[in-house]
This record gives sequence, structure tokens and C-alpha cells, in this order.
Amino acid sequence: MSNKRSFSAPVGTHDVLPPQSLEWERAIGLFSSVAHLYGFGLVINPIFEDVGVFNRGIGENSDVAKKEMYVFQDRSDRKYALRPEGTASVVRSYVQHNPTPPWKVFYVTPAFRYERPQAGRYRQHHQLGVEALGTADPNLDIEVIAMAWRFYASFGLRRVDLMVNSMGDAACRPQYIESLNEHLRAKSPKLCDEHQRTFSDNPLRVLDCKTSACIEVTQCGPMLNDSLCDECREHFSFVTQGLSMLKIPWTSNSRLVRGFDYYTRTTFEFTSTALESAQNAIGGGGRYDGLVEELGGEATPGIGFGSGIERLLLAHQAEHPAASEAPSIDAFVVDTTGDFSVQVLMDELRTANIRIDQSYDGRSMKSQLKVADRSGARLALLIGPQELSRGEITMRYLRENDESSRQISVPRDKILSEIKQYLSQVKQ
RNA sequence: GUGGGCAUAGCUCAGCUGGUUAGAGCGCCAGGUUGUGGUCCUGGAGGUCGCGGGUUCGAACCCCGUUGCUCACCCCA
Repeated sequence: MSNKRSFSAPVGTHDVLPPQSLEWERAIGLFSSVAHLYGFGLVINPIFEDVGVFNRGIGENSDVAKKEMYVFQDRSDRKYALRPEGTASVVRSYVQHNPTPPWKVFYVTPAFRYERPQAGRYRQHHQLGVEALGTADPNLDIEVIAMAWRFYASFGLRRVDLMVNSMGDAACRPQYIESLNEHLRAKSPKLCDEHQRTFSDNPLRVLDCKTSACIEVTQCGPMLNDSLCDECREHFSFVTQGLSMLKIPWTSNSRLVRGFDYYTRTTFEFTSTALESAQNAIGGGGRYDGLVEELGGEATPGIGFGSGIERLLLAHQAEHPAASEAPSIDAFVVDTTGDFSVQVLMDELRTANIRIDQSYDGRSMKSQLKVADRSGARLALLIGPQELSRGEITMRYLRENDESSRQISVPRDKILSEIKQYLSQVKQ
């Protein structure tokens, strides 16, 4: 042991190691291919931005901007923040590059928020998501939600609930907020302790409050979906009809107020009913028709969706506790000769897309076979002095039980076809 | 920002009202079989009992502090 002090990952962050990282690869790979099915292309943005991108983007009064951002100054005293979510960065890059709309992109990114960690909540978590800018067509809302739905299903999640709502737009929301504010002001002594003080900062947040006091007050107050203007009402009804046509089950939740200020019209959230912890939202999103303008671009509508990878994996684990892992290599080379020809053999097999591993440090055959077994490989390729001198390889079937047919001798130049044949036969 | 629980081997954990060389299972390494894994048997390595202080003849155990982990509130993914 060294006497140097050691380090561990910062609070609220985690190392993802094999074999668990295989699940990450699966989630990201699947998401990428589903996104391509819907015409989205990959966008890669910096993980830090001028702090203004997020302050203006997600709203200075949001909890995230007020107290959860990782803000820092670099050596030239510029003020930056680690991205707390994906959308604002993507919109910033849309404004900067001015691509031809509709611009449909997907991303996979870490996201940083300074919060106390707990089950399903971390200081660095990871999100995958899509953004589509340049059209207010409600068909796009349907596609984005349907894409998320399809992604969850193909990932293996069945116990997912979808809630949708409309937040109104610049025409009708200010009026609604005003009437809600009036209602809250009149009933303010009946609100929960916190919202008695803070309701006027962002009255919509009170709708999201889980205390019975606030629920009682808001229940008898004005409802968002009753005060939508005709355009918003029509948009919302088109989206929900579309979801029903696609047989995607949804429920309307007029209390669904998401945490960022930029949302307009459609908002939605997916929760996993398999998750027992308090953090059961696995993804969500909505329309943000004012955000591009807010970040200095031409007025451009947009809609997006984001999902937390950690929560996806938690939900998957909750639904499939004993999911088995596919072996990650095909054949394990057991070599007791140390001859260069073995290195050449492995090179040849890998070139032919056979996944090969070996053990190191000149261990005994018994010990190497033990490692071969543990590796999950179906085949062991034994090469000792005898095989070497005869130009043969002993191919041992590690997953066969019948002792009499457990291994065969294969000429060196037939080994590749023999391996391929065996693997294709067991893989189906 | 607030509150609860927990820190003993790589992992999961035992360790009695404080008592002498700190344990188990799994994992790892080796041997039993000098060319054969997954079963079995034997042996081995691996711990300043999170860290610092205090009480005591004596502390993994009691007290205080501290750090970390964890769960919940708030909010979110």
C-alpha cells in the first residue's frame, strides 16, 4: 500500500465500470438508432457554456439556476456554468449556426446540478434527448413523444406512465398566471409555509406542490386548461388525438408544471411505476416556442425531450431484476508456449470479427482455463507444445456438458471456419 | 439548504453488558491432477475496525468532533 492519500469520486458522482457499463452502451446505442428512425442527427455541444445561456434559457427564477448550477470562472475571468440540462445549449448552438429548419438533433450528455444526492439523483447525471427547432406543427409534438415511447418500449420498460399538459402560450399564459396569482394572494394564509412566502415569484410552481394545503387552494382556483386560448386548445387537442391514434396511453395532468421557465404549450413527463423511490420521473420535455428568441435568435418554435440514463437503468433493473448478460467475448486463448504464432493467430481471428481474449503472465493451463471459464467465452483454444509442433489447435467447448464430446483437435488453417460454424450454431 | 440511518477484508456482513492473537461466506492466488475450467478437498494472501480526539487498567464496541456513504424533504432526470 502506498502512503500517498487516495481519492474517490466527488460527492454525487459515480464511476461506471464493466460489466454494468454494458447497460449504458445498450441504452445509448438503442437511443441513437431510434433517433435516426425519426430523422434526428447527433449534436455534440460543450459541457460548459456562458452562464447566461442557462440563466436566460431555463429562467433565473428556476431552482436550477438559483441554487443548483456549477458556476465557475476560468483563467480569463469569464463566467461559465456546467450544463445543468441539454436544451439551452442546443438552442444556443442553433442560434449560433442558424441551420435550415426544421433542425432535428439528438444528444447524449452529462448534466450537473449541485443538490444533495439520493436514490436516483446525482450531482453528475447523464441525459439523452432530442430537440427539434423551426416548426410549431403539432405533428412534431406527437412524433417526439412517440419516439420517447418507442425508445422506452424497445429498451424493455413496460411500466411507464405518460402525462401531458399544455402550458399555454404568450397569448394566454400571462392572463392565466395573473388570475392564478390573484387567487393565491386571496388564499395565501392557507398555502404551505414555503409558498406563503414565494408564491408570487412563480405562481405556477404552487400547482406542482404536493402539500395538502396547496392542493386544496389550487383545486378551487382557476385551471390552466380552462384558460387556454383557442390556438393552444386546438394544438393540445391535436397532439392528444395523435397520441391516441398511435395507441400511446396518456393522461392529462393540468398540474404538470415542469421545472424550467421556457416551456410553452405541450409539456409531458414519463414516470416509471416500477420505481419505488421518490425520483420516479424517467424523462420529460415539452415545447419552448420562446426560447430561441430569449437566447438572441429569430423567433423560432421548438420542442424537445430528455431522459435520465441512470433512472432508465434503475427502472430497467426494477422491471427485470435478473436480466442475464450476454457474454462479451467469443473465444479464450489458452497458451502455454508463449510462441509468437499465437499472437498472430489472435490477430487473424480478431480481423475476422471473432472476439478474443487471453490471460497473461504465463500462468498454468489449469489457471488459464479458469480465467477462460470466468470470461463467459463459449470456446477455449488450447495451444501447448504438442499443438504447436503438430500445427493444430485444441478447441474446447466450455458450455457443453457431455464429457465425451467436449473438445476436438482442429488443424491450424481450419480453425477460423470451425469457430465461425460453432458460434453461428449456438447463437441462434 | 434541512433531517434520519450507516461506516469492520475486493464484495456481503457477523463480532455478546467494553476483555487479551478481529471472524465467516463469496471472490482472488496456489496446490491436490508437472496439459484441462465450471464440482470437491487443502493451504495462502488480503484489515492502522473511515479519520481525529476523549473516557477506561483495557475501545471495533461508550462519548465528542470530522469526513464519506445512504435515505428522505425541497426540486428534478
